[in-house]
This record gives sequence, structure tokens and C-alpha cells, in this order.
Amino acid sequence: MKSEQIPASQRQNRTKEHLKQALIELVKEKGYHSVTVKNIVDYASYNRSTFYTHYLDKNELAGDLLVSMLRGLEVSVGRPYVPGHKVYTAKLDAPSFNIVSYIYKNRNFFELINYDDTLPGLHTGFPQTILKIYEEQFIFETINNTPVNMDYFKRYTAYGFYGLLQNWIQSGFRETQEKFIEEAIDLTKTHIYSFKYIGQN
Amino acid sequence: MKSEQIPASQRQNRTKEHLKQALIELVKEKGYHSVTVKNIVDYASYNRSTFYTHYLDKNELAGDLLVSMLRGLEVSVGRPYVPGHKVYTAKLDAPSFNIVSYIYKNRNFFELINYDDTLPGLHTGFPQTILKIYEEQFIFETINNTPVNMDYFKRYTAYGFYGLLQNWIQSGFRETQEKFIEEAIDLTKTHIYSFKYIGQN
DNA sequence: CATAAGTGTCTAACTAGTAGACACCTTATA
DNA sequence: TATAAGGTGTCTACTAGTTAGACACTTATG
Repeated sequence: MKSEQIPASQRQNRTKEHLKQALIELVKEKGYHSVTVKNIVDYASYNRSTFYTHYLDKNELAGDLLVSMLRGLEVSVGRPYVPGHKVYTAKLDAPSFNIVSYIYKNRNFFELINYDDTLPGLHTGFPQTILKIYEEQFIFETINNTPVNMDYFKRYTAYGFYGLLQNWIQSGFRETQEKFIEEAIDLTKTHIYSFKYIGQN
Repeated sequence: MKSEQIPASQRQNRTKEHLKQALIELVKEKGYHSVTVKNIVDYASYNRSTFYTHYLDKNELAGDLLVSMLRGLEVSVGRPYVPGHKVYTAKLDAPSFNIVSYIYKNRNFFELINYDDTLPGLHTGFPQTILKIYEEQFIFETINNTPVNMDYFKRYTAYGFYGLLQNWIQSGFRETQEKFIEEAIDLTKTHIYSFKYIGQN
């Protein structure tokens, strides 16, 4: 039989993954500040000692959860852009759909934006990540030659997209992924710039 | 510090719980028959050996999942009725609401009824469990003195309730728990019998 | 103010999970 | 039809990950 080993680094992650999942549920249930380390390990059925072999404290766990999810969001779009590399031109819907489907797949996490006392840094980090993706992984081309400050333009469209996402999440994902992305595309068509995607498939 | 030991039996369950959860997801993804043991352990990040220390095969896991959830449903209503014990009379909504909230809490599992190639025994076992709850944990009293075959009456109302539940689940839990239970109560009011609840709080 | 509950750290012990190999069985496919 | 590829179930020896428990502190709550 073919080798069936799972990378050692990933093995170690199993427990961390469970602790993260427990944190998500408990934040929804009682708010971030009310969650204790004991709550977390009880929920996930681990010993308190185990928690401390993986994390320093609750905040480190929360931080790990936040960055891993936002990092995942970035990566979901495609390989991060490496300067001086081949540039792909793709249809608008492909990379954006990746964002949408990543959020939907991890809706359990992203629903945390519906809560007030939630993961520290989420309310700021989430839109910033969207912006970062726009900055690093998209380029825009003029259709006619109207000049625009590209930094501002990206910020403007990124936060616009974020607004749509937020509404989608808060509504409990009422629309299907397909319908949602379709509507988002419609709105981008109101711009004088067209989309391009940087990266490698 | 107070003793913080978790019952040893429960500790052992952690892994089993994760394997069950993996099975649920994979059944939704590819259908019960296509799911392999390897799929399960990969999804849950365990070694294949680990699976076999807990279960004989996929079917045993599926069986364990099924009975544990249906057992949980029964218990959620209250303590099972012990013959020759104190009989509680409760408002209709209390015990029924427990069923509803248990299903909602475990909607991830109960959504499996939406699938064709799903957990063996689920499509038959679920309604049977509802009936069992009606048989063992509810009694009905005549309002006027119209006589009715009580066995048939319970079967009739249990499957009626099951129909409502199924629709609620299939619709993706569109109505809130509160709204759903309210509507269910309205329908029971069309009966000439009134509800009672057997058991201990 | 006192009791209860949580925190963070450190041990020593152990068990649950791991890698790997085996024989066997079923499906594709070349 | 032969052969590779992928899945099954079982067993063994090893160790990494998890555990219980104790300790000294620091908040909360009635």
C-alpha cells in the first residue's frame, strides 16, 4: 500500500483546529470576553493542560484563528502574487467566486462579524484583507482613458465589495453563492474600469 | 483548585465524535456508499489505524452515529418514563420544544434526511423515534368522552408531527424554532384530545 | 470579606494515536 | 486478461500528545 503518512505538522494541527472551533461556538454563545480557557477545553473535550501546550492564552488562540482564516481567504483567491512573474488574465467571476465560496465554506467563522463582543481584530481585519487582495491580486484596466487614482479606486471597490459580503453574511446567506456573485458582478459593470486578475492558476 | 477531571468514558468519545462529524460531512458530499474509511480519517485528520481501534468498519460508525443521535432525541424530551413513577403534567410546549431545539442544535446531522444515499436506517429510524417518544413519554386525555383507539391516535399524531419536522428541515430551517413550535401547537389544537407529558423534569 | 472560579506553570505517567507492513479484495484500464 | 491502483482489516512497536494533579496567584460574586 502507498505511504499514508500525514505531514507531522498537520497532525499537531488537529487539536488546534478543535480548540479554534470551540472558541467560535463559545464566542457566539456568550461573547469573547466571557469565554474562559476552561470553557474552551470543556467544549472541545480536552484537558486544560493540553491547551497550554498549544497556546499561551486565550488571546493567542484567538489570534491564530483570525490570521489563519484571513490568510486562507487571501490564498483562496489563487497563489499570492509574486512580483516579476507571469500575469494571468482571467474572467472576473473566477477569483471573486473563490472568495465567496471560501467565506461560505467557512461561514461558521465569518458569522462572527454578526456579534459585537467578538474576535479581537475581526471587524477591522476582515475588510483590510479584502482590500489587500484587491491591492495585490487584482489589476484594473481603463476602458476609455479616464485617469483615476488607482489606490483610491481599489480601496473604494474593495470596501464596496466588503459591504455586499457583510450584508450577505448578516442575512444568514439568504442568496446562493451563485446569485450573490452574479449581483456583485453586475455592480462592477457600473465602473469605467475593467477587472483583471494577477496570479497563477 | 477543584478537581477538574473529565470522566474517562467521555474522553474516549472525543475521537469518535470527530469521526462521526466527518462521516456526516462526507455523506452530504458524496453519498454514504461512496464514503471510504480513508476519506473519513483524512477528513478528520486521523490515522487509519485509529479508526479501527474505535470501530469495526464504516457501518459500525454509521450505526453508532444514528443511535446516539436518536437516543439523544429521546432523552432531550426529559428523562425516559420509568413505569410506576411519579407522573408530571406539563404544558404542551415544554417537551415538544425540547425536541425541536435538539433537532435544531444538531441540524447538521438531521439535514441528512434531505439526502437519498444517506445513513442506513435514518429514514425509518427518525420517524420511529418520534413515535416512540409519543408512546412512552406522552399521554392524551379526552376532553369530551369520545372514545378513540389510543395506539392509532398516537401513531397518527406522531407521524403528523414528523411531517412538519421534515418539512422544516428540508426548507433549511426557514422558520425560527419559536415560530415552528407555535404552528405545531396550533395544529394539535384541532384535536379533541389534549396533551400531557409523562416523565420527570 | 470570604469563597468560588479562573489563570498560568510544571511535573511524571500513560494512553491514544501513529507508521508501517501484511494478505486480501475489488475496480479500472491498457 | 493481466496488472496496476486503491480500499480493507489486522497486528505490532513506538512515541507524541494528552492527562491528572498540585502550586501560587489573580479576579469576580454574594
